[in-house]
Amino acid sequence: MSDEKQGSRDRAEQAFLESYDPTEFEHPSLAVDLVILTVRDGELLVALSRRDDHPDKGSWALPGGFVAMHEGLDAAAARVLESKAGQRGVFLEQLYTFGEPGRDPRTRVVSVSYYALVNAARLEGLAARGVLLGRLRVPWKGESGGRVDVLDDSGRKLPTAFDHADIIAMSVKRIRGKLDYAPIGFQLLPPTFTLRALQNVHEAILGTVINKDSFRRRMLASGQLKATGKHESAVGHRPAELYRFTRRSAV
Amino acid sequence: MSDEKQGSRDRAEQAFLESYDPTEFEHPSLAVDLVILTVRDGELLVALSRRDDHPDKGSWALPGGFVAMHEGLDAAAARVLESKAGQRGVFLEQLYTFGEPGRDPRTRVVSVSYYALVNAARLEGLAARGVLLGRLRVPWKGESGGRVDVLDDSGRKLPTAFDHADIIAMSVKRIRGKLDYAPIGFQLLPPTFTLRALQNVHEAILGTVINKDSFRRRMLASGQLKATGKHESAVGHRPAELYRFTRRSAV
DNA sequence: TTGACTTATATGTAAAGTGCATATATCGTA
DNA sequence: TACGATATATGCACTTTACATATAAGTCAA
Repeated sequence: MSDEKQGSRDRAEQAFLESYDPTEFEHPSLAVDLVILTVRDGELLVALSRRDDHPDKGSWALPGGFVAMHEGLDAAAARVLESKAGQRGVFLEQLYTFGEPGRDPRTRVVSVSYYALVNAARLEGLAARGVLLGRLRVPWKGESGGRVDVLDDSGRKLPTAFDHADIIAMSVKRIRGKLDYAPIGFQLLPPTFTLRALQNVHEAILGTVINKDSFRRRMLASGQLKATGKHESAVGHRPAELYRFTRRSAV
Repeated sequence: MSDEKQGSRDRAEQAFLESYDPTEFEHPSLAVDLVILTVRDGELLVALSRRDDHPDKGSWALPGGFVAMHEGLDAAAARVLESKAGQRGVFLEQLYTFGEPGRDPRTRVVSVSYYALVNAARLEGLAARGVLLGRLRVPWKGESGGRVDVLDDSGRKLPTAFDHADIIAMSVKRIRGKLDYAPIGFQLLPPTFTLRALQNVHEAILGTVINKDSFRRRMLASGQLKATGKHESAVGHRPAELYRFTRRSAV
């Protein structure tokens, strides 16, 4: 197609759209979808629900819900987080908005995705709600991006609904990028934790092995950790000191 | 309010929302807003249009438009970018979605914001379209975030419409964060450029002075620059070599 | 024509950060 | 009580970065 033709079609479309009264016509539906992430045994896990209805019946979907007419986006995400996963007051941040026509075959749905970071201990009772924690397999390094697979406990690949695999992949890309400069590793740990546990979280997120010494030095120098003076116990080796996250940044 | 009461109200609300049929009720309107950024004379500039109608009549607003029912979000952003600023094929990326109720006093509008990076030379004719390039004053360092002001040529503060100042502020925060690892500085320059020009772009974005030598070394070592062998001319001093951006990343 | 001026480019050095190796400490357990 | 395991501390080579200095190459004006 020539630029000429393309341009004239665009202009006609533009004329229509500029005169378009948004209150007059049908709008896309607006939803929120949540990527609830946690780390357990050195693995990154994501909360998924099995779809009972068509389309994608039997596939695994992110917890989500529609945004009410007078409800803010953050509020909708927090509501879904509590109703579907029983979590309140945890780290929850907007990720990206997915809105390609056809991503939901029923109707046009634009989904504002959020990601939440939750300590694994808080997600114990999730199975009772019909929510599974899928194990993430991320076949790419760093923040290059790409597909991710979700595995069940036996290592079988789980089918994911709609474009939810893309949403999960983007959440991994995002937290990998943020890990260096934002205090997000702490969100996945209990209030006090050892440096080794923090390193395990970082390694699970980055999918790499981190040099232990430089990780320790870097964390202690960041000013984000406060030693509690207490130590872990009953671990079969020298117990490590427990640290607490402190919001105070480096001076 | 006690957690008890809060919980029961939430449950009632949840029951409603879970049975809510999205095709049955009114939806929020869906729009895209564009933060078109450029750098000129060491200053970060943003494209704004004066509002001719209420609300916020006389204030300066980001170029934007509504998303059509069968139009993708990226496509809507590209359409607005071409129709309002005459730009095609430039860097354009989704930024964040703003959807607080009340951000537009007329009706509920959820806006998916995008930011574009354009070489200043391409925005020459913008004034003829009624678009002004406002000078950004960013009073915070790094990626801490905060308010930004938009100034006219005389340094007077321009009033901005709706929550558009927040959208602009977030775009600054975003490109500051991306500048270190993503090749976005090149988007703001002509095809060939000197290292000094590239440094000026980085300094305008970051709002700081960068050490010249380490900047040069870092850029040349990044593998993203290819020397052209040509030099600038008529500059009143030793002419610098012109470089070209190459997509090849470091091995 | 020449020398002052300005910025580009190259080189050296000290400080800080990182990866790696080694030594010692402290628990549980056989 | 010895051993295995991991925590913690220290030293060192290597890399990166900031800063300083020296030289190169153009314009401009006397």
